[in-house]
Amino acid sequence: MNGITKPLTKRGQKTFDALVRSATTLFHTKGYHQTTIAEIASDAGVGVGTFYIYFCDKYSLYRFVLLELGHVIRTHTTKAIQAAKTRREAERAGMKAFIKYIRDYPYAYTVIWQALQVDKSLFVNYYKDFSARYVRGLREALGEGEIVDIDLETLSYALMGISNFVGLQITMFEPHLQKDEMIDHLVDNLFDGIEKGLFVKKV
Amino acid sequence: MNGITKPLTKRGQKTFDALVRSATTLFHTKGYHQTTIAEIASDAGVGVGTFYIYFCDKYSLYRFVLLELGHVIRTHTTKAIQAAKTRREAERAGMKAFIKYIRDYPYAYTVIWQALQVDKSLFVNYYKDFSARYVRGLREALGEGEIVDIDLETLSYALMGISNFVGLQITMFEPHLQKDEMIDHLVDNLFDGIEKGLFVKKV
DNA sequence: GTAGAATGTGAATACTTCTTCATGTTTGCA
DNA sequence: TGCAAACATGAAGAAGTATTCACATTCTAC
Repeated sequence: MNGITKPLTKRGQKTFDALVRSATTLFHTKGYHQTTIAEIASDAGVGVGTFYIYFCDKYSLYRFVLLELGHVIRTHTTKAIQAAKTRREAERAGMKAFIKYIRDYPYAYTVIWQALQVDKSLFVNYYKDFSARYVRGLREALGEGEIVDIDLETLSYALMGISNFVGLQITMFEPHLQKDEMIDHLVDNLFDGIEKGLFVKKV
Repeated sequence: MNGITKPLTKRGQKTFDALVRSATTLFHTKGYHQTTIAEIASDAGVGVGTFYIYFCDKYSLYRFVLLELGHVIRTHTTKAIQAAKTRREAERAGMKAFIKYIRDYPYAYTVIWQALQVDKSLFVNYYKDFSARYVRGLREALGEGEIVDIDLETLSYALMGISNFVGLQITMFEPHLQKDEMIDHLVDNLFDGIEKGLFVKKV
């Protein structure tokens, strides 16, 4: 199924994992289309023929990498907001966790946004799924009277947008901001501003 | 220089423009790496050799398309906030203008984010430049006492993130939201929430 | 109108990549 | 231990792409 044949032995699993790991790195450094199957195989230390034992083509492997990455990011951030007592705390904790994750695994952006070039529907599904889960959390908060009453779907995209672009700033544009304490400080500073209403009331 | 030889006659300019237009469309629909030079030339109605009269390779053409697009978007949004009397109004107007622009020219996302695959430094420069200009406007607003005192660089990325992801929602994920009035409504609704502080104060 | 510059052509060459498959090796298990 | 299934190989054929270049056409200035 899916163009993927899962390995049945430990030896096969090791090879499979090596192919996935090599592909992720190469998709990040060289990009999907510039990465050849021969390179992925070579980097993983196997012959090209071995690639075709597990994946029917490069697309299937990319799809696997993307879906797995989405799952890992969701798990990571969900765990990070577990302890939060209010939505206010949860948003801060989630954003900090997300930014720290992509700092540690910088291939996240390139791999995910490459979906736009590989297969637009993959990209659309990735974010629609993220948004849908986000909205569920926001709806609960709304039910508890914790957030103002606005369109939650748009709010979910707005918050994802902040995370992604501030994450871009910290991990890709201004790498000197990558320390844990700096990330915490920038996110807190930003949320302090947002929670004050951002704009100063003028008479 | 830049790998580009500008045409010297009107006839040449027409051919040059046709190549740029065809490339933009093809980069959007098929992606940079899947688009061949033969396709660009054919779509523009010229021979492959003609391509090499103006561009030394596909990269130079992409670079030209990206820089031009950035310029057009900046001009478009700058013009849209001209009439705003407060920063609050300017942010709303700018976001509405940006989203309507990418709705009308949906190749913007795919072309810009492709920079990540084509040449990361192009991507970095694109957004750093956007941010730097944004910060200038925000600094003025801060001087006028119009916004709360937080890190302006991070704020600029946060606001760009909101524009980009809400733009994604409206133009790519939920196309039924593309009407002018709907865009205005969603942006106003979101800003109403942000200006209230987003989170309801709990006792 | 004419010279010379600018523009336009596409077949041919050189290069790269995908995918298959005949054959060999390793693993799991009765 | 033996054997069937799983796993591994990489050369070779098929398919596709970038770039060149000798030659043709069009434009512009005088």
